[in-house]
Amino acid sequence: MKLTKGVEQAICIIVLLATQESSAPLASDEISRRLDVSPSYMKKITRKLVVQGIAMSVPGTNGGVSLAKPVEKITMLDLIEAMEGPIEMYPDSGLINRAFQDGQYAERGQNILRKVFAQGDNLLVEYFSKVTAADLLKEGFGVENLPTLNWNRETLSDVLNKEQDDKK
Amino acid sequence: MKLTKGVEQAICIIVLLATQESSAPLASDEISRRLDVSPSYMKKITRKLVVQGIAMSVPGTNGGVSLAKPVEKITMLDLIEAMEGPIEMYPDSGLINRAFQDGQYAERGQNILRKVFAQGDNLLVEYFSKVTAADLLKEGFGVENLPTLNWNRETLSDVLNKEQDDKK
DNA sequence: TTGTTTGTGGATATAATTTATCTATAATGG
DNA sequence: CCATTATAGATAAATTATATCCACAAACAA
Repeated sequence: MKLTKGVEQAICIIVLLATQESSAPLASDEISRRLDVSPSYMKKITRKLVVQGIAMSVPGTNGGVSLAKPVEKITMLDLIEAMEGPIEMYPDSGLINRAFQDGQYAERGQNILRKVFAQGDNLLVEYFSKVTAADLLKEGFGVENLPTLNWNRETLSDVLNKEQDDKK
Repeated sequence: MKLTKGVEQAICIIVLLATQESSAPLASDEISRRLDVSPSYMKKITRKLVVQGIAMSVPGTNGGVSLAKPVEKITMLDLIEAMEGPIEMYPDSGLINRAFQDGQYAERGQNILRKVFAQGDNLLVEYFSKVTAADLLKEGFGVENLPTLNWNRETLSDVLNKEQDDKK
């Protein structure tokens, strides 16, 4: 019942892309350095986000990955499904039919279980579809408008500290 | 996000024990034949149910496994936790702290995510703690009082067909 | 056009977890 | 004391998740 590490990685990527200067796509190789995985693996991951419609990518010089829609419209459900496919808890291996070879009652039990677990799935789908990346980022940074920077050059601390200095 | 096959196996075991003649514990070797796994493996599984307090076991001749409490008090949550431990979706690998080495914001983000996923956990815990084995069995057999039999000798169909014959 | 940068897709390796088995031992009852 | 059954530790097999490499395609710049 654990989500895969891929979901955690996807979340990190979204944070990077959401705070990336809007004009500049972020190269996946840069992300791979930050999350400490190989460039080729990071491309696999970002690809999943692209396929899901969360991110978009452009090849070529100064290309890279950027968000395909505003953070308000990116939900935790999107991220989970991008990495793992649809939420389906029931491990439907057909065991019940094999164990109770009596067709009628076995089939019936199978359906009851499918229904029970599908309801569990729905609880998660409804919940996670209401948690947006915007919610998390806003709560995390404690500000309405996200700081942006170019992750190729700067660190987040630089930007945030600079903002504090400006206020003084 | 799938439950393990073990949960499915546990469900089958509960069905067997719930319909087992109350006087007679069911030998795990008998269960293993039905679910088509080795006797030693089945003992591992039934042991988990015993540890969780769902089942009880007695060694020796005519020993075996039986339910430790009425089916009304056995919940799907009990079964899931018996097989998989507590429901915890968040794959907390510490990636966020590593990726955003800036302590303050990383720690904060980590906590936000823990909270978000813990709420998801709670939805499942609440839901599955309300689904009892009694509910499922009742719906599955369509009767209030479960048929009981000795699984060492009979099959479920035998008993159910016999009941229908009796009515005629 | 040619070379560089970046994403795509297939094959494959590594690691972690789940599933499963075997063996030795302990407990109970006949 | 013997047969039956559960318990517990070691280990094997299968599956899935994580990760890497490599050949290639798309964009762009010189």
